[in-house]
Formats: sequence, C-alpha cells, structure tokens
Amino acid sequence: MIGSMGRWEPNARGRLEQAALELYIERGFEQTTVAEIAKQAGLTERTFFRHFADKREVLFGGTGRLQELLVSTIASAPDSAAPIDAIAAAFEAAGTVLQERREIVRQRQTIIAANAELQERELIKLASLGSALADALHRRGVTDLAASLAAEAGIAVFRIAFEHWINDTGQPDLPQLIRESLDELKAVTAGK
Amino acid sequence: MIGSMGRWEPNARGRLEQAALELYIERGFEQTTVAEIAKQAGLTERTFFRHFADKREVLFGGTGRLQELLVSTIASAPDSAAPIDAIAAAFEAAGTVLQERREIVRQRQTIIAANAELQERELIKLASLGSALADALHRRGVTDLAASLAAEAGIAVFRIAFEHWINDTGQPDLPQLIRESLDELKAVTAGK
DNA sequence: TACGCTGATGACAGCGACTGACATGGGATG
DNA sequence: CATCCCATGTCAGTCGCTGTCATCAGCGTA
Repeated sequence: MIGSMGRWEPNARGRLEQAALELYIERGFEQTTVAEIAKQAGLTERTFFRHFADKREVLFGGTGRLQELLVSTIASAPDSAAPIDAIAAAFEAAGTVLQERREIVRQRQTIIAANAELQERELIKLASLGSALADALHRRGVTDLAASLAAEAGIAVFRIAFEHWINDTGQPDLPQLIRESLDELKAVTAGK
Repeated sequence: MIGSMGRWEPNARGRLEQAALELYIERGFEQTTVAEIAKQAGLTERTFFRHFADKREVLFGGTGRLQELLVSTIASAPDSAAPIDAIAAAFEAAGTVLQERREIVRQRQTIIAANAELQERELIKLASLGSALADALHRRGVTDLAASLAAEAGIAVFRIAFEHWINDTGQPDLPQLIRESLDELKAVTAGK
C-alpha cells in the first residue's frame, strides 16, 4: 500500500530537526532537554545521539549543503576570474539561497544569537567553510597564502553583510549587501 | 609575618591554570577530569568552577590581556594612521609579545589543535576580539562598516600568519609574517 | 516456507560537566 | 571582643553523552 508504515515512521532525522527547532524557539536552547526533543519526535534520547553528534549539531544540518554550493560555484567560475571575485560570486549565490528562506533563517539566527555555545558552533562551521573555500581556490591554481586570505576575507565580508541583513528591519537585498561589504573591504585595504 | 600562610595557599586561580596546562599536555584535554585538575591544585572541583566558567576557559585567561594590548595600541595610533594600518600595528605588537612566550604559546596551541571544543572557544574569543577592535576604530571616527571590516580582515591576516608561525619548523618572525600576510591580502583584494 | 542477516531503534547503566544550597572558619573591621 | 566577610568545602542533583545489549520488521536465500 502507498504510505504503508514500515516498522518506524520515516525521516527520523528530519523529525528531530523540526522538534528541536520548535522547542528551541519556544523555551530556548538551554531550557530544552534532548529527552524532550526526542519525545516530541516520537523517539528516545539515545536515538537523537545516533543522528546528531550533540545537542547543538541538530541546528547545523544545512551548512553542509551551503558549503557544497559555495565550493561548486567557485569551481565553475571562469578561469579569468580573480580569486576574490570567485569568492564574491559564491557568497552572492549563497546569499540568494538564504534570502529565499528568509524566515527560517531568521528564526535559526535568533536561537543562535541567544546562546554562546551555538555561536561557537557556528564559528567553527564558518572556519571549516573557510578551509573548503581555500581548497577550492587552490585547485584553481591560486597560491596557498592568497587562497587562504581570499577565503577568510570573503567570510568576513559575508559575516558582516549577513549580520546587517538579519538585523535591519527593512528587507534589504543580501547579495547587494555582500557586494557593498566587499567594496568597503577593498576600500579599507587599499594601500595609500 | 612575611610569607606567613593565610587560611589558604595563595593564587588558587594560577595554580588551577598551571595544573590544567600540565594535565592537558600529559593526558590530553578530554582524558583529564576537572576533579583531577582541582586535586592537583590542592582544591576541589567546586572551587574550579568558581574561578572558571567551564573546563575550557582555564586555557584562555591570557586572551583578555592580549585584547587590552591590541585595543590600547589602536587607541594610541597617530590620527593620520589609516584603519588598516592601526590594526596592523596592533597585531604586530601582539605578535612581538607572543614571540617572547614562544614555547608556552606553542604548548597551548598544541592542546587546542587536538580538540574541536577548544578550537570553538578560541574562535569565539577571536570574534569577541574583533568586536573590541571595531569599537576601538569606531572611537577614532571610523565608520561602523569600515571598522568592522578592518577588524575582521586584521584578524584573518593574523590567524593565517599565526598558523604559519606555529607550524613552520624554522623560527620565522611573527610580526614579519603578519606584514607579509597583510600585503598578500592587499594584493588579493586589489580590484583590477 | 524457514532460516538467518541487517539496521534502526529501545532500554539501561554509568561517567563527567556543571549548578544550587548550605556549612565552615580564618582575617579584617569596628 | 563581637561581627561580618568571603574563599573554600560538602553534598545532592540535573543533564549531556556513551557503551552495551536486546528487539524485531524487512530482506535475501536455501
């Protein structure tokens, strides 16, 4: 039969992610126990930890896909593109995707902003992203040092643009903010 | 009397820091319990948590002083200095200090490199440092956006220089590496 | 059909990080 | 001398996280 149940409800991982998001919003991250998340998803605490390394990781399932998008955008940039421009193009593409999920992204960011441990996790995800971007540039023949710096600078540009996009009450355009942020970085680093 | 004991041995905090450093080196961070650190320092686990917010924080007591040095260096830069140059001067000063404590810094970094949670803590300390630097620039009349970007770019430059300084088998000069890293960033961000 | 294997889940015990509440007792202060 | 202060000790408790073993539907295979 279509829709017949197997032994278990499908998509346990997704149910855990959704339950966690709801509870983190409702009560806050610290006030939510893993047992509560699991119960709301119809599972046990032990199963939660089979799907996610820890209580924080359940919020960061999407970062992997975003990283793939960024890396593939860099890989498919024309050979003539300068490193910083390949990076900028990648972040603008990512910005477009994030903009489409604006409300969910804002909810998630609200949760993260309220808890230092979650900020730490986000930062290490960004650092890992930085390594991946530097690798992608390196594969295009860019020097190690230049690749690392372009990647880190790109992340700085993105972080600041993203922060403004989240906090501004209006509905600014994220790719546009990224471009402005990059221009400002270029102006700031322009040796006199 | 000089040297007479009070009720407790002095410098409990310092003893905890030292005990933690020794045990983290000897057995690794995860394999060391807080109770063991406290015992080695002649104290109890509860007292450890009165001095440090968590097991990781005991390794990051020095970051506060480094941040003060960076902020005051920026504050005392000549008015004519561009933001990026004030930042660079600050990091070069910090680099000089770190270079004087080379062995301890390397030990500490070895511990951190071996554990993801410690890397997370270091990243959030750097992020906090970035905010402080941006504030310091802002007090010099630099725009919000320019201040944030100069600070973040400076941190990227420092991180990459520091990483090379730690990993290179030779004894390269950290302030020199910072200057080279900054030059590379300027080259990479130079719009054509 | 019967058999056995697999893989996701449950059940349970246990460790260690961290917290709240209360007790203790020298040192400083009056 | 009486009093307060405050760094530390003691104890009980919660929760994140792990190791281990049991369960049992689905699936292939004899």
